[in-house]
Amino acid sequence: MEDPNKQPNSGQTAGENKSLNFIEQIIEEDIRTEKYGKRVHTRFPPEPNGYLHIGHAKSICLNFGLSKKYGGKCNLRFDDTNPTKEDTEYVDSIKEDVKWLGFDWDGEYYASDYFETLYEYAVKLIKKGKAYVCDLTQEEIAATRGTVTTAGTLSPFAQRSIDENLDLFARMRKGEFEDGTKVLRARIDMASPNMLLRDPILYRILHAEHHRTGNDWCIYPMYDFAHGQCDSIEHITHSICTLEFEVHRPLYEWFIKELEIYAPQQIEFARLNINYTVMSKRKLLSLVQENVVNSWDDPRMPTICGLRRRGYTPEALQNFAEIISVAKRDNVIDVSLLEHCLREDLNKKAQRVMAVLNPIKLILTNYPENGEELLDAVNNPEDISTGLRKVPFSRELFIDQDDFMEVPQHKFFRLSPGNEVRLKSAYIIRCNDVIKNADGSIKELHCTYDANTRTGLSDSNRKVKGTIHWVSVRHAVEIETRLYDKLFLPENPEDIEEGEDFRSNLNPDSLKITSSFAEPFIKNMKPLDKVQFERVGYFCVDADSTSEKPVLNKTVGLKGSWQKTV
RNA sequence: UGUCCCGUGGUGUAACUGGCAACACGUCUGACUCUGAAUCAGAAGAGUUCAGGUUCGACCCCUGACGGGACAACCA
Repeated sequence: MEDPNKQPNSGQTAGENKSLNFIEQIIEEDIRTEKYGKRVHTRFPPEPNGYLHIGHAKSICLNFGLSKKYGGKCNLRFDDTNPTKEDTEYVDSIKEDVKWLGFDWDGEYYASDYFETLYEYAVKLIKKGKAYVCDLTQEEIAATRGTVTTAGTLSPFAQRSIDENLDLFARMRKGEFEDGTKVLRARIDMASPNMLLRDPILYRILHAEHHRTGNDWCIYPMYDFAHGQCDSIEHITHSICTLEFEVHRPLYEWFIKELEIYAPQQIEFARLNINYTVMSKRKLLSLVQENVVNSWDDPRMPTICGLRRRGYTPEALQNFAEIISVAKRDNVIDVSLLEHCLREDLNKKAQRVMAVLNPIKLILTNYPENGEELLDAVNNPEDISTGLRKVPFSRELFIDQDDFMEVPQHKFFRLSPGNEVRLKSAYIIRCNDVIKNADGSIKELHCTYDANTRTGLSDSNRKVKGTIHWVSVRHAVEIETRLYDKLFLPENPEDIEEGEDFRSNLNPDSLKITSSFAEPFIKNMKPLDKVQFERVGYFCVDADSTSEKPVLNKTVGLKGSWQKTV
């Protein structure tokens, strides 16, 4: 019997037995107490100075997911307060990536939309005697800030009168001063144990063209003076951000309090880390700039565009975000979990195709010289509604080198001399002879097929140990296969010897471009289409693909306990 | 040696807010299979960083250690 006094479902979502993550718990508590009425309004606030990566995907899924779950809203806001680093190229790519991931934002905003308001906020602080114009140089400001264990010293300019500050700040805006000669600072506490509270800079002079406001401004707010207020202006309820902004929270709250404006609740979570890769924008940028990879959307990159080109699906990424959940402790997720989510999705969706990556020729000596037939093959056994396709079969075939062993090792149940194996969707064959080249390497395999064992025929359910894939030589389509491996060798790319950096951990074999043979069906595929090369792995048609020469990116291999060389 | 945050199987996340730890990935068995995939069945693996305290009882509360992380850009 249940204790009637026990709170039902506390810590549990109604209807599900999945427990709530710590953010959901806070939100549900806020809804219960009507802290913001019953509103939930989140936002995803990227700076348009680079491409989004899978860490951002976690944040996107979190913010948009929360608003969806609680029937709220989620804005897309670009924190574009530094015109020297930002560009519309990035806002476009960010919007594309968010949409592709499967989300629609309620409002599209820019911190630059609020420049005038932010300026007024600054004036308000000056009028309250809480901000002043400081003429110290960058070096002097750094030197007087103190250290983490010792207090800083007050700027000599902190004593300026309100009127003088008002005048100077207005003239900063007018463009009367050179870059770097003056800044507006908040007057807080030079002795605060929180360095960010030691009279932080609010505005700096930057005679730079902004991607949206052009040359309207020559002073720009610092991120810290913009971010929290933007959330306030948009009436965000829960400002979700990563852990490093935890120390900034007191500053944001100070601004909100002094400005007497709406107060959102900031909640920090641990950013995503995945082993064998790097996630910092700076490092990813260096990989692109130094041509370690070919572009931001190189399929080896953990960028959203890179993953897309690699063959990832939005569903796989969303599910991944769901499974890793969110917490405050530092974490390193095993790539195998990401790949699991990918395979799980692709297994249900991918068109099956046969392709041979390391060909070895096989001749069916008892098959008619010019004989040829079209066999039925299942498009996707996980989804029979996708039906069948025709695969051409003939006397000469390619099979994969891995599927043949002249001297089979224990438990090898593919092809070997004297043994039978099934050709997927075709016949059972037996290997009779191994023909060799002068150097001893295998030239071709001579086999015989059993005509009654064709898929669907009387003897077709005869049991044989193995089934292998194949491609008819005469009908084979030559394709380019780009085989990707992890970008870094050690689990932690930052794990380096003295004097080296993460680049020394790069995997020299992260990309292998090879030529392979596929069944003709591959010609029907368009860029971004996904296929599973049976028994090999999932592949995705690359944008470089042409009808003469299809190009396939290896997305991820199939799981397998036996050793594959692909 | 400052302030703040964090510490649960190999990895990640839970544990109804005090009743001796669950789920997922991974790993290993076995079944099935015209993909050594998928699917199905099962196993191993932590006694919750450590030491005290409160309590009948602590992963959960308190204290202290230890360990990890964040913070001193006119970056975000």
